Amino acid sequence: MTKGERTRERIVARAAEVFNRRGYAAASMAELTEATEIQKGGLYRHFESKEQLALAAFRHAMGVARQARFSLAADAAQQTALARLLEFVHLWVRPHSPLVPGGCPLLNATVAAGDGGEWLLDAVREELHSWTQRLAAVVQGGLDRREFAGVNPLQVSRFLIASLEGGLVLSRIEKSAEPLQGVADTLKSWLQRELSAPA
Amino acid sequence: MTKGERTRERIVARAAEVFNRRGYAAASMAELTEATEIQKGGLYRHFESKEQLALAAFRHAMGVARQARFSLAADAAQQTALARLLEFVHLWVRPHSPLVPGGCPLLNATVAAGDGGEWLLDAVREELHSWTQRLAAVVQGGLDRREFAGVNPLQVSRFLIASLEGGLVLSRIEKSAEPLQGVADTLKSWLQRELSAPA
DNA sequence: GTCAAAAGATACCGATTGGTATTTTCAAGG
DNA sequence: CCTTGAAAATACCAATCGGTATCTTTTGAC
Repeated sequence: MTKGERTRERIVARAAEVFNRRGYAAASMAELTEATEIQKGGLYRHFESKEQLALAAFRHAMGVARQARFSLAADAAQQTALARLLEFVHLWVRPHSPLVPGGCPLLNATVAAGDGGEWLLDAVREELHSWTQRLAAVVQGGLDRREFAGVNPLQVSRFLIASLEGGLVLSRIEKSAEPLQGVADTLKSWLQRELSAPA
Repeated sequence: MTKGERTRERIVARAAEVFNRRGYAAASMAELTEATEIQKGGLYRHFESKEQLALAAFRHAMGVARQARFSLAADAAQQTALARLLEFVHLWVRPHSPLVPGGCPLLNATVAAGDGGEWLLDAVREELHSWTQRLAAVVQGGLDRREFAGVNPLQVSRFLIASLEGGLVLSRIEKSAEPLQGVADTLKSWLQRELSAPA
């Protein structure tokens, strides 16, 4: 791995935090040069525009989040779908999740993309699809193994992600882990009731 | 009502849309002068800073959202808590909600406040408390009237808001009403199971 | 109608923005 | 060791940023 590639990765990692904390619109080149310890000339050697850098940074931040929240699946095949979904919820709220500082990049990028940034929203959509399909596959597995019945995998996946993402919003507003924790608890008992009795 | 007060309200209403669509950090004075049809000098006569204008605009946008989502309570006293909460969910997803364009201002402002804007996050927290307490009062009313038992009003309120807010995020990403609709449907059946049988 | 104050437009400010051109430094293959 | 292209820093650009000072227009009480 050449020197340039190494510094490129360092730039992305440091920039990811800046973008995620300051916002994908508000982050300035000055902040990025400071955080990355690379002057503007150097940054523009690796990325042809601020947008491209933001995109790489977003993908990096999402990669970190993905690793933190989908790190299950080790002994996946042996667990029930319910157990795996409960673990997913658990991973989401665990306090020491090694996320990129600044909150969930999916949320941040979605709002930041709000008006102009169609390029960003497309990337967000890709990541969201990846998440929902992973969860939906777990639910579908439970259906196939007759662990439960009568549920829509896509709808369950969306409900989990929406609720947890909303819980993050509430906790960010309250500056407290409590709202997210409450949402997670409610979700867990909902899952247990929804995905237990075979219809 | 004097001329100045009238134009001030017009400024706030127009600015609310700009801030909500472009983001509370990315919105520029140039965009604001264009949208409000008031030059910079005029704007700074009514608001001492861009922050103050943003704050007034946020409160306006939240007022619109509040009116759209809490417009129930007309014959409130005669309905069960369950019916009122179901109507709340229904109002949230109704397609022609007269919201300020750009999505839920609670969400937008929360993310925009992300790093620097503590002033904004404080205002967001106030509004969130207003929402949760309204819902919690409905749940508490149901408890008092023995319509159900064994639920935590605050937790139910937070769960509703978190899930719906998350549903908005998903629908914004997908550019489709479907995810939010699915979340709302799931929430409704959850409410019916959770708030029916007296324990 | 008069006139003072309010309302608003114009012009301008230094600072900062994203981006580029140029120069210097460094790394690595021969 | 040398040399050459990559890597990075420096210097610079026009445009735009939020904000202010000043000038012009309008409003409303008398």
